[in-house]
Amino acid sequence: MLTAGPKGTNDILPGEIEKWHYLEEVIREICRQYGYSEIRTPVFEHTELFLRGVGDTTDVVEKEMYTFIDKGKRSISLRPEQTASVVRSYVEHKIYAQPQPTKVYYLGPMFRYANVQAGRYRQFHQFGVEVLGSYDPVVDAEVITMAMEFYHRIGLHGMELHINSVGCKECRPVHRQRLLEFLNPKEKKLCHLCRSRLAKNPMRILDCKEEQCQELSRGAPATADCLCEKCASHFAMVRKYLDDVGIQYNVNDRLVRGLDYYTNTAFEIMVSDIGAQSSIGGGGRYDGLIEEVGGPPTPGIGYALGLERIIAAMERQGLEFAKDRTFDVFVAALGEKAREQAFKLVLDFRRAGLVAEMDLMGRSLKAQMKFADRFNSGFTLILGDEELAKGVIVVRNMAAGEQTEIPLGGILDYLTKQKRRNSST
RNA sequence: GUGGCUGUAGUCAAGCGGUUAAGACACAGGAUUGUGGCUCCUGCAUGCGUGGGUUCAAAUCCCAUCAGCCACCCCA
Repeated sequence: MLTAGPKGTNDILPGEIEKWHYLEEVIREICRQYGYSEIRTPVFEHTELFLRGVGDTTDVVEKEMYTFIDKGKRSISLRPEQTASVVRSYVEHKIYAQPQPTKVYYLGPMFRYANVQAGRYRQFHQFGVEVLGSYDPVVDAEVITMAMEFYHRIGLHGMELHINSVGCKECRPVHRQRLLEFLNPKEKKLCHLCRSRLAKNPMRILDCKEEQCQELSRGAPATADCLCEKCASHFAMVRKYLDDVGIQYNVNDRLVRGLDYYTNTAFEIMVSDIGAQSSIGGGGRYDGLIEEVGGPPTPGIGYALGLERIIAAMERQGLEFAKDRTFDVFVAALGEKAREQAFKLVLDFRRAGLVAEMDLMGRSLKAQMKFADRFNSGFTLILGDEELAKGVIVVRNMAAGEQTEIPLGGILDYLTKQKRRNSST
């Protein structure tokens, strides 16, 4: 249909875009302070990157990718997330040869072919950060802290931070083995999905929402109990750092992130009031990913949040983030001569840094006044034949309902002074 | 991929087989000559998501399709 965008996409219109600008400002500011530089990567990549980088058994890759064959017969996919792209770029440009760690952030659209519901779209936007090149648990703590700090800055409340450690490639198989020993005897009672998970990725069973499966997996060996010494102390340090700065968290040994590449620290932030999709961000460490994509063995950790969900949560919590459109000055002109003068005046005002507007609809004076009022114009200037003849202009202070005449030549000076006075009080 | 609900102007909607498709808000114009916010008046869907079908007659019934909302799976 010609007059409807594709399913799961959204136009961000005037009135709405201001919210995005606000969030983007907060994001850029916090990233500057934390020492993250922006990275921009293409919105599409070779499909293979996501197969390797996200994992070919994940839902995201298995059933949600926008994949197509381009005219050069290459398989291309729109990015379902950006970590894989960042890692690819890191390897491609040999950024590991520079002083480490590499700290980058990104902000942009992602694409997943999933059915639409509250807080889920086919094109959605993520802000994310990645730190590449350091194993140090202080980095894990920094990333988590930064995420929480961001939520606080925009005024969000009621977040829950869940953290877990899923171990490294040494201790993961140990956990897997213990888990299989625990679950295999119960196989017949698991839901059919979990039965297939048993072979592919038994850890996911812990994450199953089926009551029956939850019941069955109660008492299952937790990842935290199977961690090797190194991973255990890493996780302990991450928690210690978080404790030190007073960040509250839940150690949730059922938290298993959906993407295959996570190792050690995994975390997720939820907020209850945006419908069934309560996750407003998540991330974790991925110490094997860079190697997987063809780089040198390099650790990494990242985090991403969904802007649509952030906005939904903010709206639900009644938070303010957008100022309404207002004019410093509106020029109401009557007659062609006055309009020509108004056109010049508005240019002068704008050059002086004022938000200035004039009538663009050929409206009556009354209607122009009404329009100026609608947009909370600070001053409305009235210019007609009488004023032109006298070389003056009427300046009306809209809030006070008072007006005076000012010589035309002095009007810019008058307005800039008024503006300065207002902003200093 | 699966299931439920919905689809009438910019927005919220009434209408539930039969003359010109309520109402409210918004928007636009006006209430004596050049002045906003309140009030009052006027205007604003040849059209009821789209395409078929049933019928003398459909926004109203049926089918398909598209979209929205919600939920499952999964995730942001």
